[in-house]
Order: sequence, then structure tokens, then C-alpha cells
Amino acid sequence: APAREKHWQEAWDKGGIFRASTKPGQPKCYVLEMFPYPSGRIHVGHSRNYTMGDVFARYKRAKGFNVLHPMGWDAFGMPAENAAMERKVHPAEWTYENIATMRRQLKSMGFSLDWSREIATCSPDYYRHQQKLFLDFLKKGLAYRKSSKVNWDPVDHTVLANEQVIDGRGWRSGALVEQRELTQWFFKITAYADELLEALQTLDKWPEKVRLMQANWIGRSQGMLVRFGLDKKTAPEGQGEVEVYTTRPDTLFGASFVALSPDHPLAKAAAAKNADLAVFCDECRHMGTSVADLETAEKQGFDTGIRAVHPFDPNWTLPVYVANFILMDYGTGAIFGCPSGDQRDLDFARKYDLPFTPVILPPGEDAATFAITDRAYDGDGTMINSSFLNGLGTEAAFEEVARRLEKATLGNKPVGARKVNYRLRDWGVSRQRYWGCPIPVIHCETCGIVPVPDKDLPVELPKDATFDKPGNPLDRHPTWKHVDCPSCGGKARRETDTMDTFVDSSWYFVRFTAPHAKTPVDKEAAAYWLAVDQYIGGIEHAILHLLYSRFFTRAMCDTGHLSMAQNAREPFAALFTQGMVTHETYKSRHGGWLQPSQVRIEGEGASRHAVEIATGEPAVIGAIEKMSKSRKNTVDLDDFVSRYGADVARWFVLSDSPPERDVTYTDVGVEGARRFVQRVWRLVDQGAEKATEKGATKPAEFGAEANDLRRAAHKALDQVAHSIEALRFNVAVAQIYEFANVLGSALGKTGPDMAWAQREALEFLVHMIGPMMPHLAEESWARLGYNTLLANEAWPEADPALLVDDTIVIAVQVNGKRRDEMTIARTADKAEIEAAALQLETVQRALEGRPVKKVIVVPQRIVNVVG
RNA sequence: GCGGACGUGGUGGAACUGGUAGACACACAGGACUUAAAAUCCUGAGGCGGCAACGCCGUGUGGGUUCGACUCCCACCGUCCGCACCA
Repeated sequence: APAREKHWQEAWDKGGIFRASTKPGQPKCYVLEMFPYPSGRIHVGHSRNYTMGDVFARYKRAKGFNVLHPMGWDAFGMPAENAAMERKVHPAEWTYENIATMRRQLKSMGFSLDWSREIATCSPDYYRHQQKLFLDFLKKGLAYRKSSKVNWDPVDHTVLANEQVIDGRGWRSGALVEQRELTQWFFKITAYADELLEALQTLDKWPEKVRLMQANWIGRSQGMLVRFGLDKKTAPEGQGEVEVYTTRPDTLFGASFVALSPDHPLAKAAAAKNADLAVFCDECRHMGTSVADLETAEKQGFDTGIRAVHPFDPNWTLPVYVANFILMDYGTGAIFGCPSGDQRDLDFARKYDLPFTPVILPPGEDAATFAITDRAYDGDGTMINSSFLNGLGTEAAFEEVARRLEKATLGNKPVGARKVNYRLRDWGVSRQRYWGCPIPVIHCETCGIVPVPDKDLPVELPKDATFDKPGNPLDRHPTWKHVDCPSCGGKARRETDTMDTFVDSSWYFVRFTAPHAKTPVDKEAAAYWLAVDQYIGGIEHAILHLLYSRFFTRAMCDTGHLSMAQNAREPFAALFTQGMVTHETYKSRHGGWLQPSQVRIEGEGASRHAVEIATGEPAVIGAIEKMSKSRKNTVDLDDFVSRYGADVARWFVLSDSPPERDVTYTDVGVEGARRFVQRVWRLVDQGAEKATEKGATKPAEFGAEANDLRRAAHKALDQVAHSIEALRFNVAVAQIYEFANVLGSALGKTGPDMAWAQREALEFLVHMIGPMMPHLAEESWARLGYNTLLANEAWPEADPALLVDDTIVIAVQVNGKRRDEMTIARTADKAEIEAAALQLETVQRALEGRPVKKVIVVPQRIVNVVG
């Protein structure tokens, strides 16, 4: 009944009941689903995450919380620009049209959203504040410019993210991606590396998996910087030493070479005098960066002829190689190789005939016979062949080496220093694109980098950009970038890079707390609403978006935009990562993808097959995959809602599969949801006839049957509440089914006490389905005689006395095997239970005459007779 | 390679902190209603044996801890996910 659904949506809207405002004193609950990118249309797959958030938000409202449940649009991004190139439509037009469609679609689902807080990140009203944040970050040193290597697409003239490089080629142009040195803007996320890692421990309502992924991503490692002197006879002029980073200083006596990144200053100095080396370095730079390339690329090195002196033995020198597998931006861009303790070093040593002495004896191995052949040993053990370290354990050896290297000097400075290193790198935010937030700085020939003054914000995107050729439309715009320097008034040039769209989504949850504030943040509103109490989104954002948001929260605190306690600067108190909706895929016999609506399924089981409706030709049934446009296996929300209604869609995506796991869209599954929606309506409709009027006096006494119904109702109410609280929607669904079955049979019974119990049960049922099927719930509430909105009603209190039974059934085991069950008073003590169990004929029979050795009694649960 | 998760009937999945495995749903079978079908309602059902009462087996495989293990421990197999030349 989509028409009736519309009616209730308008009723909620008219009441403005989902509009949130600060209410000091009332407990608040900020519920947020990751906001969507306006890509076009919403399909059933998208709707699952919003449905879950809505169930939670509606439930919390009913439980008396002041709920904030906003929605907005992550509206900047490449698809809009691609559409502009392909279809000659302006990115803004394309984006706002999509937003209009998707907003209408979301509204058709009846979500309890506060639309008065809607934001779109592509609106100057939003990004002007983001520019202000950028400038404050800049002032604080949290934003800076540096030259770094990036993936450069020579055809599209743009930087590509690592994910956009497929097998070494640009995903759009197919051109071989180059590593290019470019000056880019960065956010100093590494300044918070330690805090971001440490605070993960406080996020106990986050999935363990996500915390682990972030910890790995930050990648803290404890090691040492060690300086190797260079043999003067072999070193290039002016080069006296090389510093390496190692996490295993204990293996220093197993060193057999030093390796440098092709971009290391020493490598460059050496290459300046060695043409062959220069060629080698150049080849390394053009090596592909894809997974496949890295796996197949052989470890290659080039002997520079330089010799490095071992820190513990002036007479021991090591060859210095340039190697293709050393990364310039981790550690110092130089390593010492210990082949016996590192597989990669071993492969390298074998290839170039370098020695590999074992220095760590694994536990249980004999020093006389232990040898390294083709497998390195990187575990712990006892030091061997290591001079003063011999006999020490791995950890003790680390400490001993650290102690000595910190004391030893080379050129008046310590040879070694302990150093914590992070895998995390600063966040490069420059993008050579049009459809993003302009970076608000001006480059002046005389003054250098000049921030745009606050009064000139926002720096707006020019509307008349052209999209007919690749490259940055802002850069080639005839006038936009030419400005006067705000500082000296001379000729200057605007920054034409825009910000990575992940910046937009790193603080939108803050903006939602005061979306119309004149400043980026209304501190009071933020203090009241933050942190987000329940955040819901896909696991694909486990690292980037969630880590960036955690960084932003801290950076905004340190620039005075937010005030949060130092030990609780976290944006999302609880995180839930929901599973996707999947669907079978179909291909025509000619290879193209087919939409579900283009095929007809015939037969069952082994003979199940698909036919392309248009041609009558057989179609191929493919794998079940996440709903996506590219595979055409989506089900459009409009089609679904007009056919079944929003409640069926909501009930379906919540049913059966646990919310964190994928759910497969099937017609039979949808049919099941539709049937239940109708069944609930029948129950309420028929029940309303039999049950007492609303507000009737409660009978003084209830008969056994009425009492059973009441117990079932109160228990279900309690259980469903707990299940929703824990986001276990599939369990809540099952509990509602179970209760509907009980209520269904109870409706056949009569009596004044029964009629009252029936009304209570019906009302409880309506409350239970309220968060999940809100339209049907309102319709039912009205059918039960109320002219109020259920959405404004409080969740009923379950009577604790009705949640426990007087008598319970407990299982009886003999030697751990279940032999019988017995009904006994709930309050029965151990002795009573034991006595009752021993009297059971089944127990005696199972004992087969053996004496009873012992009886284990867990009251209210089980009794186990051991004989 | 490193890290992690998961494995339960024909299917999706329940089972609280170690205490009746298979709730609930789907599919299936039988029945009621109907001229008939659909819809709806009722009943049945893990496997094997037995008319039945009942017995045996059973949560990927093999071991272990325990009065008792889907749950805890060890090893293995399989599936999925994340990271990946990080020194």
C-alpha cells in the first residue's frame, strides 16, 4: 500500500517529529549512516544500511532519547566530471539532479531523517567552511606542501590514486602510469600516528577487525637508525656515511651488504659518475607499481663499488648496492641486508653470490649442523657467529647492540639511535580536478604561498569551466586563476588543485550538528551531539574514511574548532559495518550483462535456467555478487517500492542474514517478507475486533491461557528491545515471527481476561514492528483505535514479573547425555532438583544399575547424573 | 609472505558468560477450505534403524581439557577478507 505509506510519511513530516534540537538534560543519541555519493539512483542494496540506522534511530526515540539522525550528500567526485566529459552536462547539474532523485527515493522509504539538516559537500555553503579549516590547519602546520612521487597519467594529465592504477595503467586512459615528482599539499596525519594507534584501544564498540586493520595500516615498528661509515677510497666525493633503518639490529653480524633505494642521495651521487648505474636507477623508477608487477619483478641490484664499514669491525666492509626493492619513503631509504634472517635478502644474496652466515640458532637446532640454504629464519633464538652477542637471546641481543651503538661514535655523533617508525604516511590531498573543494591559497612570485584571507572565502569554483579535453579544467580556465596577491597586490596565481574528496567526508558529521552555523562548527552544538553514538557503514571504509575522520577530529581540536577531552578525541563511539545485498548475475549468450528484469527463470534445482525475455534465447546464470551498476544485478528502489511498498523492502533487508553479513536478494525471500507484512495486518485487523477497547480496565485475575499470552508478549517485547539494541536485527525479526505465531493462536480464544491480554499483545506487536515497518505500524496503531502517531509513542515497559516463569523445564543428563527433561519450580534448589532427577525412571534405566558417583546441578539450567 | 575472520539440516541462519544443537524463516511433504486454482490455516520433518516406545550418530577433520564442548586449547583441511618489496 504505497499510497498509505505516503500518507504516514506526510503525517510525520507535518508533525516535524524527526527534526532534532538541542535538549539539555535529555539523553541524546546521534545515529548516522555513512552518507551516500549521489551516483544516480538508489537500489535495494543501498537501502539496507539506511534501514538499519533507521531501525536503531526509531527505537532510541521510542526509548526516550533525543535522537539526531541526519542525511546528506558526499557530492564531489570524479563520476560527475566523467559525466561532464561524456555527456556534456555540467558536473553541478548532474550532481544536483542525482541528489533530487535520491532524496525522493530515500523519502519513499520512510526513514526518520531530519531533512532540515541536509548538506551537500559540493555546495559553497559547505566547502567555504572546509576552506577555513584548511587555512587553520595550514597556520598550525598541519597542512603543508612538499614534493613527492605520485602516479601520473600522461594522457589524462592527472594524478591517480593507487587504487586507480590497474596493472600499471591508468584505469580510464589505459596509459602506462609514470612515477612523477610533483609538489602537492599534504595533511600531517603522521603527527598523530601514535595517538591514532593508542586510542584504538578505547574504541571498544568498534569491530575488532577494523581496529586491527587500522593498527596494521599505521604500522608502528620499533627499531634503530644505524650509520655506516663509507670506505673513502670507494665513496663519491662528499659522501662519508650512509644511515639505514633496521628492526633487527641483533642480526648485525649477519650483514652481508648494504642496499639503497634508486632515489637515495648516495645512489644519485654514485649514478652521477656511472652511466650504467644511472640507467639502472631510471629503469627502477619506471617499474610498475601493481601487485602483479611487484610479484613477478625480480629482485635486482647494481653494485656501486662503494664499500661500507661494519659498525663493530673497522676491517670488515660490505658492498653497497642500489636495489629495486628499497623504498625511499620508508625508514631512510637504505638497509643493511642480513640474508640468513630475511627471505628477500637471502634471495638477493644468492643471486649476487654474497655470503649468508646464520646468526640466529632456532630453538631445538644444533649449532654444529644448522645451516641456511634456501629458507631464511626470521624467528627468535640464540645468537651464534656474532662475536660478543653469542649465546644471548634475540631480545637481549637487540638491547646489547642498541646500548653499544648509542655509545659508539662516528664523526662525533652516536652510531645508532633507537627509532620508532610508522608505515603511515602523510595524506596527500591535492587533486588536479575540477569537481572538488578548491584549495584556498594563492601563489605569489614575490610573497610565495599566501593564504586566501577569511573575508574572501569561499573560493568558489568557476561555473564556466570546459570539460572537452583531459587535464585540469581549473588550470586551463582563461581567467579564474589570475588574481592579485592579497599581500603585496602584485600578479599572482590561484592554486588550481582541489582537495581529495575524502576531506569532505572527514568532518561532515561535525557539520550536521549545526549545518547552518556561520562558522565551520557551533562548538556548543558539537559538544552536545558528539560523538556519533552509532555509526553504520560498509567495511570498505575501514581504513581511509574512518582514519581520516579520526585525524580530522584531532586536528579540529588542535585548531580550536572542537573542544573534546584530550583522551577522548574520537568521532564515532560505536561503529557497525554492515554486509551488502547480493544478487545473482545474468549474461546473455553473447556476453553482455543482463538486468534481473530482462531474464525469466525457469525450472528448479539442477534444471534451473534463465531465458532472455526479449529474444527467447538462453541466458547464463552467473555468480551471486554485490549489487552493482556495472553487473546490472541491481533492483531499483522505485520499482520495488511501487510493487511491494517500503515496509516489505525494510523487512526483507533485515531478515534472515545477520546484519554484518551479506544477504542475497531472491524473489522468494521478498515474497516471504511480503507475506509477513500482510499477516501482521490480518492479525491486527482481526484482533482489533476481538480484543477489548483501548484503555479498558485491567482484569484483576488472568486465567492460565491469558497469562501465557501475557508472558509471551512481555518476553518478546524485552527480547526484541535487546536484539535491536545489539543491532541483531535478524534475531529481532525471528523473535517477532515467533510472537506473531503465539498471538495468532491466542486470537482464537475468548474470555474477558483473554480479550484484555489480546489487546495488550496486539499493542506490543505494533510497538515491536514500529522501528522496522513504521508505515504498517502506524496503520495498525490507528486500527487499534488511536489517533496519535506511533512514532511519538514510548516503548512500553515489560513487567519483570512476567519475564520469569514459575516453573521451568530443565534437561536431565546421565553421564553428559541428555536422557529426559523435567518441569520443576524455578526456585527449586540443588537438593530438590537432584532428588527429582534421581526419581526419574529414564535416569534409573540409563544408569543400568551403576551407583551414582556424583550429581552436578546448575539450577534453572541442567542436571547431570554421573554414574 | 604477514594479519584476521569464518566453517551448524536441502537453504538462510538461531543457541546468553561451557549447560536441552537446529529457534525463526525459506524450500519440501501431508491435510483443511475451494468445482478448481491462488491465497490462507493446520500438521510433519537433522541422519540412520524401528510399527512404536526408543536407541545410535551428528555443529569442516583429527586429537585434548571438562560431569558436560557449536562454544575453550592444539594440529590439519577448506572458504572469504585485509595488507603487501615497510627493512
